[in-house]
This record gives sequence, structure tokens and C-alpha cells, in this order.
Amino acid sequence: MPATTPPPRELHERIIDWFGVHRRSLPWRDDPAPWRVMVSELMLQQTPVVRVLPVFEAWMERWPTPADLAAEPSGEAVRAWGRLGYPRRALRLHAAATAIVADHGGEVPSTYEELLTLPGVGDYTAAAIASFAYGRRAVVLDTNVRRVFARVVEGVQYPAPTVRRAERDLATSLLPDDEDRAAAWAAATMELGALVCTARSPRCEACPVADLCRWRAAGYPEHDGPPRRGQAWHGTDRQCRGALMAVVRDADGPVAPEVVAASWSDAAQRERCLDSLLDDGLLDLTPDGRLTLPG
DNA sequence: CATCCGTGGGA
DNA sequence: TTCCCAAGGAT
Repeated sequence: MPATTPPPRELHERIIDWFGVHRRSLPWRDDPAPWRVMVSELMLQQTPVVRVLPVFEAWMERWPTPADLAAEPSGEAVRAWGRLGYPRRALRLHAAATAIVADHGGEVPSTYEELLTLPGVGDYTAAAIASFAYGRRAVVLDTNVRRVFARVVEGVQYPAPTVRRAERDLATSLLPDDEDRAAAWAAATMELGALVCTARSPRCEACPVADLCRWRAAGYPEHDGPPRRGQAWHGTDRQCRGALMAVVRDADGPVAPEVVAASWSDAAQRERCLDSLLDDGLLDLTPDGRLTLPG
């Protein structure tokens, strides 16, 4: 029953050892070639592993290198993205591949700073690629790691809505000095959050640091403060855009406006979303006014 | 810094 | 059924 922050060495040891035994076999983990890691990370942004698996395999089969992807129209990436959601990620991955070919000799860059310049690659993804693909020492702070730290170290049920300075400093202070160990730590803490220290009904009986966990020691206090706001869905532009995209994505060729219109009844919202999709580059207009994925 | 951006499955 | 949320990023 620790009264204060658990000793980092003990955390490192136990969580990394646990990872050695319980780590999942994942295609981007078993063969962590940089491009594979990068593709997986973009796909995994806000999308569960099980849904990513089949799309990832097909993607890598078709586009084994950034150059392979960059050589095709962005619309092909959007179609191959399927129903993973947030299709702008497909556009960003295509743009990133193009940038990798143009500016990095076709090789996924290895440093956090270079990775951060790529479209679709933010703080988390840059750190993840540097760490998982290149074994670099990087602060990998995703939703899983944040939850683990919130509970074990801070003693609260959930992390704050956004990463603040103090939280980043904590994560930095916890990162092992040794490069290899830092990379193992990043993967291990993520996996612990994904498999054991889950958002709902955590499996504390299977946790290697349960006896060091401040949240557990405190008796699992419920989250207090403002309620955690979920995202609305029904009737939103997001739902509308998704419906419109599905029609074009699942069609063989260009789709007539009337066909697209049938998928969303609210005309004003439909037009607004159509405009935004064209503006985003997720859709294109043919000369005769039909809708296609971008060429 | 808050909001927007898809989708589907489990509790 | 409804609600929650899953390896975030861009603006």
C-alpha cells in the first residue's frame, strides 16, 4: 500500500517482464519494419486492433513501400481504407508516403522531429514510430499509457481530457534512460493498458503492479469532476459525411448526384457535407457532375 | 484549447 | 437500447 509514487525501477522491471510473457503477436509487432509500423499507427488512431488487422494485411500486400502507395491516386488509399473510419487518415497516409518519397529518399524517417513533419503524424505517432520501428528512446503517450499512469502513479481512475505539462513531465521522468529499455517500456505500458488496465472493468488480478497501484490502494475512487463528454453521433455532419462517403466508396465508378442524395434526407446538411468532402479532397467531381474518389 | 473528424462492438 | 470508447491529429 504505497503512500506515494511507486519506485520507477520496480515498475520498469515488473511491467517489462509482464510484457515478455503476455505480449500479443501482431503483424506490425512481429515484423516492425518502419513502413509497416507507420501504416499500422495511422490505422490504429482511434480504431481498435481487431478492425485494423485485415485492412492492414491487404494494404501491405498492395503497397509494400511508401513509393508504391505514392505512385497511386489518393482515392485508391481512401477506398482501401474501407470502413476504418476517419478517412482523412487515408489521405494523410498517402500524403505522408508522397513526402517520404520526395524528401526522405523513400525511407520512413527515424527521428521524432522528422516524423512529426509528416501529414497525419502527431506527437504520439512520431514517438511510436521512432520507438517501435527504430528502437529510439521516446515518450510514447497514448490513451493506454495515460490511463496506466493515471491509475498506478496518480491514483485516479482516468487521465485528464488533454495532456498537460505535468503529465508529460511525469511520463518523461518515468522513461528508462537506456534506449532499448525505453522502447520496451513504451510497448509494455501500452500493452498493459490495452489488455489489463482497461478503461472499463480493469483486470487488476492479472496486473503485475497491482500492489504498487495508488488507485487500487485508494479503493478505486470514481472519477470526480466534470462528466467526461462523449461525442454526439446521430444527425451530425460526421454521420452525414460517412453516409455520403460510403455510397461513393462502395460504387464501381462515378456516382450521380441523385444517388448520393438518396443516402441523406436533409438537403441543406447534405450539400454542406458534400462541399466539405470535396474541400477535404475526399471526393472529386467529374466534368459531367458525378462524384468519385479523388484521382 | 475546444471542437471536429467515422465506425462498430461490447457492456 | 443507450452509452462508451478504441495505438489521435489538425485547426
